[in-house]
Amino acid sequence: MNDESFIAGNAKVVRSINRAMILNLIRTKQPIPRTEIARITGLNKSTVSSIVSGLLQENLVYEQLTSDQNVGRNPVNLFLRKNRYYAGAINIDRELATLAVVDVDGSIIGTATLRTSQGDLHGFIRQAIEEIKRLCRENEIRDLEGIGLTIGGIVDPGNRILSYRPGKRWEDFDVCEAIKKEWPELKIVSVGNDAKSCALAELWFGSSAANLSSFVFVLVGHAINSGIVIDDRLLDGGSQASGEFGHITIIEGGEECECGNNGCWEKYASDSATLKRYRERLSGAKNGKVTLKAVIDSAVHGNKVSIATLKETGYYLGLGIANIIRSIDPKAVILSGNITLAWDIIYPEIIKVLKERAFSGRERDIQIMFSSLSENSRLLGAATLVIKEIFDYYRITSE
Amino acid sequence: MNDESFIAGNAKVVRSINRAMILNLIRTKQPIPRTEIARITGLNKSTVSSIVSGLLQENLVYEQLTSDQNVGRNPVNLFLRKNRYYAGAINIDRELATLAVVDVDGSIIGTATLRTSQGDLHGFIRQAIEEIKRLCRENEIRDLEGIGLTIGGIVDPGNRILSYRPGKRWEDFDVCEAIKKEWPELKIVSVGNDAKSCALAELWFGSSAANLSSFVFVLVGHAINSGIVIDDRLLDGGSQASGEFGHITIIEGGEECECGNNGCWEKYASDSATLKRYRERLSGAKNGKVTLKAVIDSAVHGNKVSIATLKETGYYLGLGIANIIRSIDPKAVILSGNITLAWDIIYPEIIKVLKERAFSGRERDIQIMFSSLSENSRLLGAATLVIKEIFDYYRITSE
DNA sequence: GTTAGTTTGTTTGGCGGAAGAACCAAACGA
DNA sequence: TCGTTTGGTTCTTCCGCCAAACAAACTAAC
Repeated sequence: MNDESFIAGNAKVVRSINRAMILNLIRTKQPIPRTEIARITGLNKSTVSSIVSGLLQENLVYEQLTSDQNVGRNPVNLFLRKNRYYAGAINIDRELATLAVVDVDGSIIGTATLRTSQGDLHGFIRQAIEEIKRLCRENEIRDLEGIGLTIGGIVDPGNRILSYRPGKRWEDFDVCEAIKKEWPELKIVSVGNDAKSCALAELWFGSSAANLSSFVFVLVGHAINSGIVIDDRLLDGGSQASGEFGHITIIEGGEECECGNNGCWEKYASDSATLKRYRERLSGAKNGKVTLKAVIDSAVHGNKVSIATLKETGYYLGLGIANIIRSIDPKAVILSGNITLAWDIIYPEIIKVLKERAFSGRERDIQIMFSSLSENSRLLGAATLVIKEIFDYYRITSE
Repeated sequence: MNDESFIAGNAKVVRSINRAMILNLIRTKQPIPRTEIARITGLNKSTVSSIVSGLLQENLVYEQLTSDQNVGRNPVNLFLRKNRYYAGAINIDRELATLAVVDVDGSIIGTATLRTSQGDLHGFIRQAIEEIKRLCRENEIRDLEGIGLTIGGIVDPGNRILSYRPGKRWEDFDVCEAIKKEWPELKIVSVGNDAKSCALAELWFGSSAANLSSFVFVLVGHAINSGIVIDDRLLDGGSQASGEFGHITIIEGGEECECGNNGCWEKYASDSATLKRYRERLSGAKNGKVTLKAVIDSAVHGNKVSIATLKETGYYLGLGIANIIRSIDPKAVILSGNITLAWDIIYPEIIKVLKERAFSGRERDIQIMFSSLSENSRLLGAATLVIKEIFDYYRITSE
């Protein structure tokens, strides 16, 4: 066992555990009175009072009297203080970067976009920071606690981008350093994998995940990436490469993939794969640029080719999700990406596959759903990298 | 987030965390002096002394003076007390059950076997308990702390066997109750999945796992089961069905499997699959009962058919291990079962597949190895279910 | 052998923080 | 208006960790 990573307990650690637990309860369950916190946590009322008074002093939390219709003194509800701490968010996608400023409760204050494809990276970062500063000015935000950046590559715990297929130049570039150089006052700068960060965002801000402690978040786009959450914690993997379900072989000897292998899931179920299959079905017809949204739109209006294509995507999605269920056995698989706009078409196909392959009398225990964060999941993912640092986090586990 | 499962911190919890941490250090690193414990844990010397004196009083630990050649007072080394707490172990396999009595340090005191196939289950349990009691008498052990039973099915946290394909009658049978009825004085009775328990045993007693905190343990036998360990904790899964890699599809539309699906990993890489392929290669020749050990034996002596068959098994093992690496990204994949006797034949094949499919410049980070517990892994797995309860276990995690 | 220096382990006092009990506060209702 | 109920605070006690001083046991150097 890796004893060196253990944390010895002492009074201060205990305090920070309990503080984090209470802060987290207020965040997720607000409005919430002190007695309710005591009831849930098992902490003594007096302890809760003491910790909450600290949070009030730090201005992280505020009180509001409300009247319930019950007998007895009315509870003083506690809320998370908004408009106080903000996080900047940058998501790098193949061609477009999205930027945002986000409050600690996950509400997005403002967004902007930027092309990533051309120009040098230092210049790009400078522009991105400029845009974020502009968003701050526009919304009368004096300063940010930090900036989180997400990208569809493997990122190590030291914020270094280890691999990023669509743009190799990112791999030897110290983003963290570059951001800090442009904005030295920032307290937190954090870089993460986009799908993993989305999973974090779903954990922190997703309505569906409110009752889930273990789920797999699948981000379908040009590629398929995913983030695994187990017992409220993100699974990083020994080489920070967990959740590479997109490169699990689903068709032996199938289509070639950039990863060097054949038949990878993402060659069949990603947006690009769907569009490729759509174009193949239309072969002979016009072969212009089609977007996934357009295909889904025409499917909704009854276009048979579109419907057939999307059903096929549902089938392939099902194959990969079956693998996820077999290996991780999560309480839920949460899908995100434009493909979820075609939910009514793909969902029945996914379930059909899972009934054959993965569910064995456990249908009720495993939910397949789409992310409640919809198109914001990537941005919130980046923001969560910063927000989770603001609410510093200890926990006790027993086994 | 699932707040109800959180544990609030207080002085007593702190004590039990630190006690467990120290006990665990003594267990894994013995002999170890107090100062070393203080250094590793970060606890104050006085705290370590206080906790250790408790452990000495409980007789869980003993001291021994040794002289090192260094300057200064010689350290007093601490050791785990043996011959004091014992666990009974029962592993149910398809035809044969193995029984054992095991000391808390994982040393096996005595073993026995019993046929599982015929007779009613109550009678079987009675016999098994009788055998274990006999082992105790023979080794002058007055009583056991508990009994752990493992089986190749899905077991819920309440010790109920939810599914067990080879013998459906186990599924509605309350093993726990039956054991307690036969031996009411037992403090601990625990039932677990065999592969998951093996993973636990590897974590607790495996020499290879000494430096690993995240690995996947793959138990190859009639079927293929596995246990996932992440950050020193076993991954149970939302429905206690994690690690079902054996039923991941590796050949689309391949061989039919009892699980209702086609092309499952275990239909290609399990011992039965290997033997089936061996028999097919020999078609026309004598078709008697062959054991895997015999095939491996003949391969070692140069039999070409055997070698080819085993190489093929290595290839199929590689396919499944690639999936494991893609999904979990563990620090190691640890194989166990008779097939590991052919390590020199299968290992190069496995690595060949992984180089093509799973490693992408990360060869050095992921170890593929066989279990150091060899044929005892199943028995130690069952024993570990009890032993881990003896060393009750709290830990703090930060994130 | 004597003394200085070093390392291990214990003792003592202080302090942070949780628990518990008693107490205060505010609402309702009859 | 006064008991009842529920929410929150105050005060005391107790637990367990820490720091520092101290004791013990050993090496090395003179």
